[in-house]
Amino acid sequence: MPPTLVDIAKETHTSVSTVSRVLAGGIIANRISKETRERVQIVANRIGYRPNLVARTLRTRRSNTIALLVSDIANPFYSQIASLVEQRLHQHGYSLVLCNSGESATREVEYLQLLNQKAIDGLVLVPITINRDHLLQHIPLKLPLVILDRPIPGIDSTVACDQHQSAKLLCDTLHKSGVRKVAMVTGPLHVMTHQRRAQAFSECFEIVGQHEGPARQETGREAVAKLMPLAPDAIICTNNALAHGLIDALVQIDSPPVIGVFDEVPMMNVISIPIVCAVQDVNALAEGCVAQLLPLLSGEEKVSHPIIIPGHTASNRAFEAWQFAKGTQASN
Amino acid sequence: MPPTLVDIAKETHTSVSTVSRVLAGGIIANRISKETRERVQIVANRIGYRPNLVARTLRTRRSNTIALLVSDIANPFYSQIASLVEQRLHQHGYSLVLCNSGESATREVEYLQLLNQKAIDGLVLVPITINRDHLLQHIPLKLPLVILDRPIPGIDSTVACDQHQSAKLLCDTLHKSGVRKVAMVTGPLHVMTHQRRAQAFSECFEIVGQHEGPARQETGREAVAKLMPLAPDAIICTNNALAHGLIDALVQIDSPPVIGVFDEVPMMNVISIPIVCAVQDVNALAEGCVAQLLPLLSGEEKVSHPIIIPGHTASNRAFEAWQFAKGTQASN
DNA sequence: TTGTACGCGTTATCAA
DNA sequence: TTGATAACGCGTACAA
Repeated sequence: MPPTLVDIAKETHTSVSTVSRVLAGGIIANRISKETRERVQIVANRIGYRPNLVARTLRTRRSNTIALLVSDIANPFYSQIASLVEQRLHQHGYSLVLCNSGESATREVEYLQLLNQKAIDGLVLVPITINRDHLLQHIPLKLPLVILDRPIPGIDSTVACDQHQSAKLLCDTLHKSGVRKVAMVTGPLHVMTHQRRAQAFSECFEIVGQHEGPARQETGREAVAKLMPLAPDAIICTNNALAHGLIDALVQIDSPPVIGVFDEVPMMNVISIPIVCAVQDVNALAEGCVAQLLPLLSGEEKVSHPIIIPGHTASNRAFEAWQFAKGTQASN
Repeated sequence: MPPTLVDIAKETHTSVSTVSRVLAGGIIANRISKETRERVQIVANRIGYRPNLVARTLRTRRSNTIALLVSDIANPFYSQIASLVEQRLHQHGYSLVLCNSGESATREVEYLQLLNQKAIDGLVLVPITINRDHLLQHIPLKLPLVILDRPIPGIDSTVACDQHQSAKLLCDTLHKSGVRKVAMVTGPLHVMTHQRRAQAFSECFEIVGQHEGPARQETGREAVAKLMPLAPDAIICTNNALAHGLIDALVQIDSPPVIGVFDEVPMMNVISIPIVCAVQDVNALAEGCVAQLLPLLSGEEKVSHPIIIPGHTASNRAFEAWQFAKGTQASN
């Protein structure tokens, strides 16, 4: 059994409260005589005392733990954010419990309820629900909450990318390069980000074909058979996993279309297919999360405004080559 | 304030012990008269009672929480495992706390100590330490522990890939293709996996050049300037992040060498550089973890044997094309 | 400056 | 079949 306050109290011939106060440190510890303070400290160090955080949590209702509830931690977009958020929170003495909803509303609710029961101090949430009231129904009203990536009307503590701006930027780049006939691969359209992105695409282009499915690589692969016969100039994907599958399957095709995609495509410069990405600044998103969260945890009631991070585009060498080829072709 | 056992006891004119027994369910609940049992159940449901898991943990010393302590959660290799492990554990009623050591021994120890204090039930660990005793010094001896990816002598509950076999396989493939002059990019050699892989490589090839650094993309990028002047037939990397950076930078080079790499390279089929991977079965690793962990959590003292998962190689189209070109060249 | 005593919500022991 | 009561380890109001 690990040592407790009682053990130290006995050893130092003091009471648990004295020991507790000494180990609390700071202003409260200074109210204890220097002599006993040192005596307690020494014994505590000697026997290697570590406070039982469960007991402390039960008493104080603070667990120094934050939950991160995302839709898919295997997605590099979220795992990068998880990594960054974890690092920053750790610096501030918080632990991180990882929750995967997998786009399932049931599991989302399961996890939200667990948060109460575990006295979790705060939540960074990539919501499935788009309904504020339904969400608040399952969590304590005062719970420090940061919505990530998928804004919910009526919740201000939000960090997300500017979907519309990014999508427009992406379309602009494509349009300027002469792209007209566009097909689209989307994740589930009941998910906000996919819906927004798809909509923005539709406003810019006449969509000649569309494929919807779970935001996984498989869906992207399926899309090839369905969309390529339409001979589109470009195929646009609403996230990286879809693009991953799509690109992977396109190797079979002779002259592949241009790929437009949300999120980064790793090593795209060495990929032979023309790609344009709408890049989201993962670092800014993660920093935004903790920037929103920490004040809430400190109990500052300050009304926070949504942090909306603009995206930018990036294209690969194959895209530039393709553009150049187009240009020379046109001038012929 | 959420409702407690006391609330239900008052409402049903029973005692907390009775309520506790009813809600415990199973064999223990059957010892309560069917009448009061139902009365309690109904009230509990009506007021939406949820047990306070912190109090329960303080009393029972079980938190139904597992810690996953990895070196870099942003690495797809680990985030995939994290995702799979989380899903399986969730099915069994466990939560997952995510810990990132970032290859820092200090943080590793910090986290290990935290585990005691939080009454964590079990640990899946990608260790920095290679010393069993040093490790066991910081965690309770009876803690269910599964070592992942980096075996430690003397610890049997281990899940890892067969580094040596995989490395040999990789080298074989390269050697058969005519590769002789090999350069190497490695992660920190004090990390077991990198060391093992590097050593296996050295046994198969005469290494003409070597670059060591943190297992990040940057290191791979740096390596290009240093190793390319040696004109190697192939450059081998000890993990995916290194290869990522390396490949990314190699686009600048005219006729790039073959890349040999541990871990999968996403979309390698559409990459124009010849690549051979030693692929590790992430799914098997994750399943292995829970398969080792669950019995330990149930208190079964059964001595478990290490699970060593064989790797296999995969190469991309560019590699096959390169092989073919070599062949025709030779026959000329 | 220090100690006593209570409560956080639950499970477990003992008695009835 | 039930209930009163004691822990679990900590923080804190109140007293001294």
